[in-house]
Amino acid sequence: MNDAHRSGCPINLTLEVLGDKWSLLIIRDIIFGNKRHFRELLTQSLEGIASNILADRLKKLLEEGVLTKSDDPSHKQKALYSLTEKGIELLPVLAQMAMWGRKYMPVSEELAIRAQLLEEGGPRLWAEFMDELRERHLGIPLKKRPAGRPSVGARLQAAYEEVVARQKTAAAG
Amino acid sequence: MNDAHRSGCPINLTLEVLGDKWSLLIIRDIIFGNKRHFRELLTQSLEGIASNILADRLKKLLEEGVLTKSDDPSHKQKALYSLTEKGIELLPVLAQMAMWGRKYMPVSEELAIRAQLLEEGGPRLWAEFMDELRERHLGIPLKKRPAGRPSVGARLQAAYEEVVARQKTAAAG
DNA sequence: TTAACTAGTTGTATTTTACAACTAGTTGTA
DNA sequence: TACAACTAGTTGTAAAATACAACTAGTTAA
Repeated sequence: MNDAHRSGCPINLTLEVLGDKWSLLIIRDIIFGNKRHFRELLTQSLEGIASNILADRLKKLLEEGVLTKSDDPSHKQKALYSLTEKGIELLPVLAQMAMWGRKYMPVSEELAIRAQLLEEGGPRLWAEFMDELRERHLGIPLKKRPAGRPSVGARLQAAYEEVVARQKTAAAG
Repeated sequence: MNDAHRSGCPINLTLEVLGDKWSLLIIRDIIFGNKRHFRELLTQSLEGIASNILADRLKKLLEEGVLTKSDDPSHKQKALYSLTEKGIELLPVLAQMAMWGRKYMPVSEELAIRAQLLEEGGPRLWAEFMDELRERHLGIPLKKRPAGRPSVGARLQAAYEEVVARQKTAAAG
């Protein structure tokens, strides 16, 4: 955490924190996969992060105030990683990157469905999702939960599983 | 350009192209600073990029189809770098990162003013700016230019210079 | 003719990343 | 109570990326 920044440009300062190939993937897994423990992040990482890199990035994200770490009451050794407001507000950045990747890179269908829903839902949906994250990570209760409608997190997850199920059917049949 | 991607996740694929500390800064200088030549990007880089890193990143961005390279008629040796549509559509990503950096990092005032205007203008302003970039980089003429109003690029630049001028006055007076 | 400008390349030291193995302690089960 | 599995990491080493300075080769304008 040296204060010797390369410049005071907002984009540069963001890149100094997040400009590598792993940090935003960790944030992604916490936000969209609800991965909260070291081992979850390590073994369920789609891209196969190394344990020393994961430990280093978690440390840096803690130092930068993007994450916090607390004890998990269920297990003396378990650490629970939570997003801060600063971390939660990375969702629009991730959404915008996901939209760009979906449009211009060779994404796989089941992993692109979340990006599609985030694009269709737009900033309104992002805000709703961020409120859910505030409840989950910061303990801030949701003011209004639209009656009879699953959460954004649940809808994204359901859409993903639906595509996977359809793919299995297509492959088998 | 190896096809061995770590995963088909849109966010991951975006990071595979742009996940380092320099690529998006080069895009930023092209978009907001209208830097089109190697030497401009090298010597006017706020953060001081090294020439071999710049050469390497330009090469990768060309390979990925984010930039194109052409001869500058004014000088046989000059290369002119232009954004593709894929590159132009990185503007929302940069805008979102700039907004996050402005909110959560120790930005300098004169470099944060553009981020502020991009935030206030929202996606409508981004779309207008992207049309200007399409004219400049792709030769696509602007359909409608609001009469008597400077371009978005000019407004961003003017706002920056205004802050710098005010800072000079304050420092001298 | 010459100085300054053009886009890079080359060599070397430092830093970062990747990969595998390992530590130290905790928990659930036989 | 012993033991296997699980917890969050650390350590050692090789490979890759980055930083820094010097340099190449050709072009342009005075």
